[in-house]
Amino acid sequence: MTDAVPEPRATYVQVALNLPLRREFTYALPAGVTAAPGNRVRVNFHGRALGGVVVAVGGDTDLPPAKVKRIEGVLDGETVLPPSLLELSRHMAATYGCSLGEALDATLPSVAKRRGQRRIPHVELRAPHDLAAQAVIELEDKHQQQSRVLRTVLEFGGPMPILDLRRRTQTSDSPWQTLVKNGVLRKVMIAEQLEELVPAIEERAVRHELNEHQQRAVDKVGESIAARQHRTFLLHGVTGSGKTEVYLRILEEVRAAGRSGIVLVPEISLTPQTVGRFASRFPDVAVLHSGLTDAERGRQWQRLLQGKAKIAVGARSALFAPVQNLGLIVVDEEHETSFKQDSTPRYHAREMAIIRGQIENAVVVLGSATPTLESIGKARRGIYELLTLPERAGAGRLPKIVVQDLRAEPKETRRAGVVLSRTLLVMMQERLQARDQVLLFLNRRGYSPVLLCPGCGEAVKCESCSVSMTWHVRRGRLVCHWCCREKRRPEICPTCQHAGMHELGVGTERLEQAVKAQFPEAIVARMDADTMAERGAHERVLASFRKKHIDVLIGTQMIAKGLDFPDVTLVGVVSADTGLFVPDYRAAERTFQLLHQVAGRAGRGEKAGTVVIQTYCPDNYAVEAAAKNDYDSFVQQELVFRKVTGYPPFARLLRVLAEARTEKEAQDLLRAAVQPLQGIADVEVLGPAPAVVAKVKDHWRWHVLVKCFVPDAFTAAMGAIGTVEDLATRSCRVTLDVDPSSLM
DNA sequence: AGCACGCCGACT
DNA sequence: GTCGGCGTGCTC
Repeated sequence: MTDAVPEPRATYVQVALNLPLRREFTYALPAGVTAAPGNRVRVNFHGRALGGVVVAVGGDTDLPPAKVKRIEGVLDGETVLPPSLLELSRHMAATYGCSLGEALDATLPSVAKRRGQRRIPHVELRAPHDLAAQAVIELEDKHQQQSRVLRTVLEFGGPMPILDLRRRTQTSDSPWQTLVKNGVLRKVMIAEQLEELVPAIEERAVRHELNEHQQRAVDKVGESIAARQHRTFLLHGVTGSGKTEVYLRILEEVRAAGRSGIVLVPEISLTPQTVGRFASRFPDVAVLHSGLTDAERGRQWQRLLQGKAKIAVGARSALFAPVQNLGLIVVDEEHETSFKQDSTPRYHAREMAIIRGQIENAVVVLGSATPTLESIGKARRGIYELLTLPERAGAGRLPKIVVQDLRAEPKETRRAGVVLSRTLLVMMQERLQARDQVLLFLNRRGYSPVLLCPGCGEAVKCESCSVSMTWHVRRGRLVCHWCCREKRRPEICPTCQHAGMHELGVGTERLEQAVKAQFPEAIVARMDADTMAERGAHERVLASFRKKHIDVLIGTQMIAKGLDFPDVTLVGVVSADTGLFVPDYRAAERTFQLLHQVAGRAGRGEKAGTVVIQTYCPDNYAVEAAAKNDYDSFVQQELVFRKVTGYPPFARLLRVLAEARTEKEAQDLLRAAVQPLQGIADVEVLGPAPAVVAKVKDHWRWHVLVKCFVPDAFTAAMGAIGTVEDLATRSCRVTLDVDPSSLM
């Protein structure tokens, strides 16, 4: 029992709120209520109820007492943020120029943000299908918007989220509402579909014998773990070299020492199979991913916090798993861009993993077959320790790679637009006859990326964005890949009235058509964002490919990574050049990575594999190095280019993007935003210039690229530019992106 | 980010 | 008269 004490003076706490305001707010703790840093609290802010996080307790305030509001409630102490994660959030806010509240929001699970399962409004067909199809035609001239909406719902073929519908048709709520009123559509609330990630235990990861390189890597990392010292390792292992087995062995050591680990994998790799590999070897794995319900995420968080689970596996945000006694963080495929968040806070999980490792004395292992230039640069400077796995583990051999120079194709096939070279056609024929499987990769969806007028040379562009629209045959529409806006294909040129528009370039749809025409007896399937819209389609196609019900699989990025099919003996890269000329300093790096990944899909089993790379640039160093499987030579050349041009790893980049309804507004605002950067040592400001895609959704975009050549310059630049977002107005937005992953 | 306040143009 | 567009300022 405590003695009664006189009315104590109010205790003040500093609360961080998830708002773009880079300061914390002072609240008073009601008598008898205690709170510690890391506690979640409910507060009233400017008349609104908000959730916040206590970041400091005690101290005084200069504010007039009347202004200071009281904390409305301390949320159950169950989700207290460990101090190390609070510190990590502070680093995030400082590095990426967001508020502490925004950083904390990324760090904490959303337990307190929403209650229960989210229900999403959808519309579905109410009238019979053929009646609705008829209505599309009837509404065409009098009610164009309704016709478009109805057509889109029909094509979607099931309940369609209203948000998607509006975005795709560029309409307001009224067209679908009228259709509901007239009994054509019906509004339904559907609970958010949540993906189950029940680990596939049948995919039990056998404990492979280690080869000498693997063993050396395990030993090296093990030493650092035993020493309880932070250290970052870069594990460079060719595709199929057994990186996962190395992770598993290191995790065994970590667990044996009573410590815990976090494994980060790219978004697309987070499959039951991947999870199963870890879950089958360790009994105490928690899986964290965006598809979990709030309740489930809270439960996983709880298990980790209480030490009931010791290993967290997940995508980007799993980095913030509240594990106790952290010993190891693995970032698998560290070059993957999905580790960079593309909304505020725009953090990179790899960088934050290293910071967390430093804070908690944990070892960080970055793994990749094609490490980024940033990482290899750090390894060369001794900041990371490089470990290499130069050989494929087990049965797989490296495939034979053939570079097919498309310039050598005969004139007549070239005029028709080369899709498949004679070399590739012959090899496909051969493989299909042998009942092997073929993978064709083309990183561009739709039929043709450009619809061009042969009369005036104008391409059909999106009215809201400054990009040309892609022709989609199956949808029968032109689609803008930036804003999803669709429109009918013009019969005659909108500019010069010339008849007969020309389809320029090749996408997966056109490739599929060409393959079917060439091999009418083969079963061909296509995997891209368009064919995979339906839930479960992905797994279905891959399952039937595995069962060999499909002979040729055509696809975009989607099929470039991770697929492991023993009967794929031929991989065709239809165009190695698609990414080569994009205005990004990483164009060559991305091309090399992609070619290397795709090539890795061939010859996974007993049979030898062949890869055909079609290109107009066989002499390009990225293509050449990928063909020779020579990462080192690529890096050698790329580093020279980066050095000369002053790009990473020789500078740290900062991008400031202004978006406004007029070009001048964006320009003026940007100029004001970067003004404070003038005269900072070792900082170079490029621009202002129009962004590569100068207009998106009717907003003009201008940007500036800031190169910081030394760490101090970066700190100074961030300090000077820290408040750019404050310049934003209703019609104008400014965003700051540190280490941008896209310069478009 | 929201939300209130307040200022101007074009409708019943 | 007032409805409603959106610029400005404030939030413990």
